[in-house]
Amino acid sequence: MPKPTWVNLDERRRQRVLHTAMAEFGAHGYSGGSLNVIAREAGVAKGSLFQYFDDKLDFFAHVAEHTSIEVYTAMAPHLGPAPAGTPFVEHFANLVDIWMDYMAGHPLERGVTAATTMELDPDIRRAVREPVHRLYAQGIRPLLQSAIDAGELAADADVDALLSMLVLLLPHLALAPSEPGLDAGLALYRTRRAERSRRARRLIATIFVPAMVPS
Amino acid sequence: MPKPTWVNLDERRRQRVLHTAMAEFGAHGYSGGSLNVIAREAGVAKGSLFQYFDDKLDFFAHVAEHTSIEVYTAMAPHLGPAPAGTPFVEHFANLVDIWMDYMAGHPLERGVTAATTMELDPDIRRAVREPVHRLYAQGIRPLLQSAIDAGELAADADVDALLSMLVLLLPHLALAPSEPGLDAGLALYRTRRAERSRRARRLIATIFVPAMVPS
DNA sequence: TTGCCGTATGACCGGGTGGTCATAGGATGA
DNA sequence: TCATCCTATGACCACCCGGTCATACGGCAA
Repeated sequence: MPKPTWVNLDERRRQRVLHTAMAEFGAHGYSGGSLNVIAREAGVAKGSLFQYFDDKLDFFAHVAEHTSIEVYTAMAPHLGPAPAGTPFVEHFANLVDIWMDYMAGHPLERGVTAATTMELDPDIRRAVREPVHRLYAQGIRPLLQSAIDAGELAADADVDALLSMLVLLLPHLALAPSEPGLDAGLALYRTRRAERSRRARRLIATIFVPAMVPS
Repeated sequence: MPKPTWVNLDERRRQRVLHTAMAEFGAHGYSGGSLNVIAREAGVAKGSLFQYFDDKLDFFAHVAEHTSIEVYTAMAPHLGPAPAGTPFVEHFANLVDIWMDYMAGHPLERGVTAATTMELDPDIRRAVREPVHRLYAQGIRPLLQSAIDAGELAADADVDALLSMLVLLLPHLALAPSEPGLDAGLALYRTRRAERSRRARRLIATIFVPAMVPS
């Protein structure tokens, strides 16, 4: 947790440090991100960083949490149930479109999301990803539930299993158009909006639309 | 690519270096892994490592490739089509069981797989993961195709989309029982064999078994 | 014996790391 | 005016990094 000094800090200075840290940690991850670089680029003495946070991990955790809340806040307005007349899969795919658009337009948030998603160290990964997973679940579960209520998903659909798969899959999907090597063959990287939307829909369809021949 | 010196090297020495490197890179990833540590633990001068490989990346790439081939070789005997009488989903789930078992019993291979799967740097990620993705596709695509031929998957199933989702999902699934914070809520970590098998089956079912109510 | 070649070695290089701390500046209240 | 508190600062610490290179060793051919 940030120290009180951080909270009392002049807004402009805090934003400058925060944005610089997002860029640095986003580009090089936790262990690769350099406090020296952040201090220099933000125009702040390195010692100051330690007036704001206990240590590097405390700093990174705050940056990660701030970022995930920011992303969630941007997505929240679109997380309502499908409007009447819009099929669930269509609604869901639109949501993924919005998410991909957001990540394409917000490199700072995208970088930090990638850095937390790909963190290797188990302790740091858990510390940083579990809150994010909770946010994802909080946003997506009601969607699935409303689809069941509307009779579009099977009443006995395994919501927990669906959810955990989506939580694994969606961040990669959202990042893939802007970050190379994440799409595992679906060639999402650097495709234009219409094309990536079409390809993402194919992937989403495989999740929800029956692939099996009924036995 | 390794230098000739590496190829001509005494087998025992090469194995010692290789195993130590797998442990180190597996535990700390590419940028976090230390050549000093590898040299010390393998009982070899640091300079020797540079007689074998051009630089750190060359070394890491070789370790990653060696590992992925080893894993693939272990899985290959089980990659045939489902035996007559065994439903496709059952066959596929058994395969995932075998994979999870393998990872549980091979910490070195598991670590390197995790390190390559979670690599943040785009250049290194691409260099190291694309060959792996090709191996995965090579193993899984015929399986899907044979399920279509057998009439168990829909004839117009989107094999490419299914494949790219599985390539994203399966490594996480295989690692999750042994590496914390990868299962995104499905609580696979440190569950015993029977339990993790049951939970993985739920997730696999969501992919292949119809979740949608036919319209 | 000599010379050669492939290999092993580890001291050494420049540079970067997270973190500390003595110092100083500025605002506030008495 | 003075004392007190909070905060900003950057030189400094011990340590680690990837990579180099002069040197030495050992086997083999002439």
